[in-house]
Amino acid sequence: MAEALGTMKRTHMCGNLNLSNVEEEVVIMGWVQKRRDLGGLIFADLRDRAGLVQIIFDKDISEEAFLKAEKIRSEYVLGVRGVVKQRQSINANIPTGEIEIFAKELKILSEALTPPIYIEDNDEVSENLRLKYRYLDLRKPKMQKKLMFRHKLAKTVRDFLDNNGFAEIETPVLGKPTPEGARDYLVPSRVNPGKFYALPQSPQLFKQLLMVSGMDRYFQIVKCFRDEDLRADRQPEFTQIDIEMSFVDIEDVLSMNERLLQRIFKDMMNIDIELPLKRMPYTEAMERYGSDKPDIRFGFELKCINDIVAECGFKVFKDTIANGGDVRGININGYGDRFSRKDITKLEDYVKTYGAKGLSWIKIGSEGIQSPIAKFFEEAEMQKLLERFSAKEGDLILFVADKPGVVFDALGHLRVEAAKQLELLDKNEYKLLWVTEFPLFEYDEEENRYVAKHHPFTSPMDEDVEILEKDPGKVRAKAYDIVLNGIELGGGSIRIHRSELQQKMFKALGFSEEEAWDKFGFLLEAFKYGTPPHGGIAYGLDRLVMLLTGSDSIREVIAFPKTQNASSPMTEDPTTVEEKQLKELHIKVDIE
RNA sequence: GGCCCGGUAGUUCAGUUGGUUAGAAUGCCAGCCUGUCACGCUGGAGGUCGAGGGUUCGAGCCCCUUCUGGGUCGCCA
Repeated sequence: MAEALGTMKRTHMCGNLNLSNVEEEVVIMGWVQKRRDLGGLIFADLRDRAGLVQIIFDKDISEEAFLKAEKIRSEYVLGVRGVVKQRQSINANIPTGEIEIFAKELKILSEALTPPIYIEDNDEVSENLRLKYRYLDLRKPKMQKKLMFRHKLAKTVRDFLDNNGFAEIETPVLGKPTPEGARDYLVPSRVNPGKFYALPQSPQLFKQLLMVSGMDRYFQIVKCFRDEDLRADRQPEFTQIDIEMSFVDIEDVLSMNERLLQRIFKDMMNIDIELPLKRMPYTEAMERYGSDKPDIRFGFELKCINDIVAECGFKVFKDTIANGGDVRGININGYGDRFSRKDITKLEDYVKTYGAKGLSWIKIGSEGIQSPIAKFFEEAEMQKLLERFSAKEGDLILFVADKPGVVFDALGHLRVEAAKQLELLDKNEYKLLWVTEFPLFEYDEEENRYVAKHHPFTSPMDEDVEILEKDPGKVRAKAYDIVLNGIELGGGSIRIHRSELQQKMFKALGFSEEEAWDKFGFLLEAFKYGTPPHGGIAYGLDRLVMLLTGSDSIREVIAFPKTQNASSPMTEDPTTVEEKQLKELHIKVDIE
């Protein structure tokens, strides 16, 4: 039977005890990690958030405690009063290994069923079980460390922003459905039958309204929601560090934010980041890395060879270029002998997942060129190709020919895949990069019109405003992403604060005045009453914590994450609801 | 919505060409044990082989359907 706490008061955390506490009488509380019953002597490891400590139960010290100790099992919750003693035999594997507690009094505060998962860091239990018993999973030291890390990171961010004049302000969770972008989670309103709120995909519009309000510098560590398919780094509810500033242009936002990043890396990782961070325009990122979030920890950069192969004898290349496509390649320089023909076939399958039709290659071995396509090239062409890639013995050049988007996508992912296979990616190396000058629009083939790449309030670059109507595809935005090791940590932009420009923007997007007003009326109305130039950024907190803790998935750094079908094995949400509740909301469920 | 991989004691896994009573480790239970720390020794219990259907004399294994977990493409302004 579990006992009451009574007058027992905890004096120390288990994991904090050390030689300086020797001969002190202490009271500790925690969970039983392990009991070792030697018959006349019982050892138990007691665990709390701070760590483990060994307790020893000896009949000669307290027979009562000893008899109770015979009953304890894994994960029982104990209160122990005892004396700290230096150990006879030191356990070098745990921080408290030089001491132990001789128990004078034992209270079994709670009994426990045998846990369905091991409460150990190096467990290999299925993730589904871990999520079903998440409260047990979170007892693992590594999980507790991650949650503590997350807490400290959030605190670091709050402290930094507070010191720089930012105020944390809450924005509504129940809001207006957004017409563009990700799918919304909808919430029915009982008092407004047939009407719905949406959970925010981000507090974007509200933070802009706060700038109109004159709050000057805002931030919020805030939950956001998107009803899209999940991934290792995507959850339906996730946390953003949302920031907005008034009277700023690009440079002001970037420099403030890189100081924030510098602080985070210093405080959390003890890593000194040199400022300013590297910056790269979007087009350069695409040309060199085939990605708007390049991993710059390694090379294998893309090179275009359209000029060399436009008239070559290899029909695939020639025709692709004739039809407006590109031929580009990457040189896996120095690692050619690490890829067999079979490995290259696997790489070909890999690029096919990104829409590429095939993968051509040239290997430079000790006996010269080895390549299924070499026969189609004249010697001069081959020479130029090798020069373009600075090819030397031991290299492997991989080519993709296709529509430009497909080529970038396929090669951009391929260079990362190759680096992964070659184990060139060092988790402890952190390469931050600003990608800037994103295109303002992107052409939507399905809707047959331009859509905002970022959002419709993103400002064009000053020098591109004049081509907004003539050549929207060429307009660059005052938009920027912060990229860490090939992962987008955050992104933002300078917003449009002049209504004439905003009108032009809507026109370019194909919105009529009425449509724009219907969708964003409250914001447009607000902008009429005095709007400061403003801009900001939003970071994915979960991704940042994932990267800095070396976790493989965002789920590892969220206390209670969802599984791939957006459900929880523990609470079993989402669920159906009672008919009565639906009726109240005037909702009929229509499932085939 | 598509593709790929997985689901067998509480847990992690093995299971040959379709063939006897489905195994191992660990955990759990009981007994013994005063310096263990992956304690040790002895013994024991523990299985709807994810579910349903089919093929077969016979299915953990083959086929179909379905549920479920993971990865990924689409999607994610």
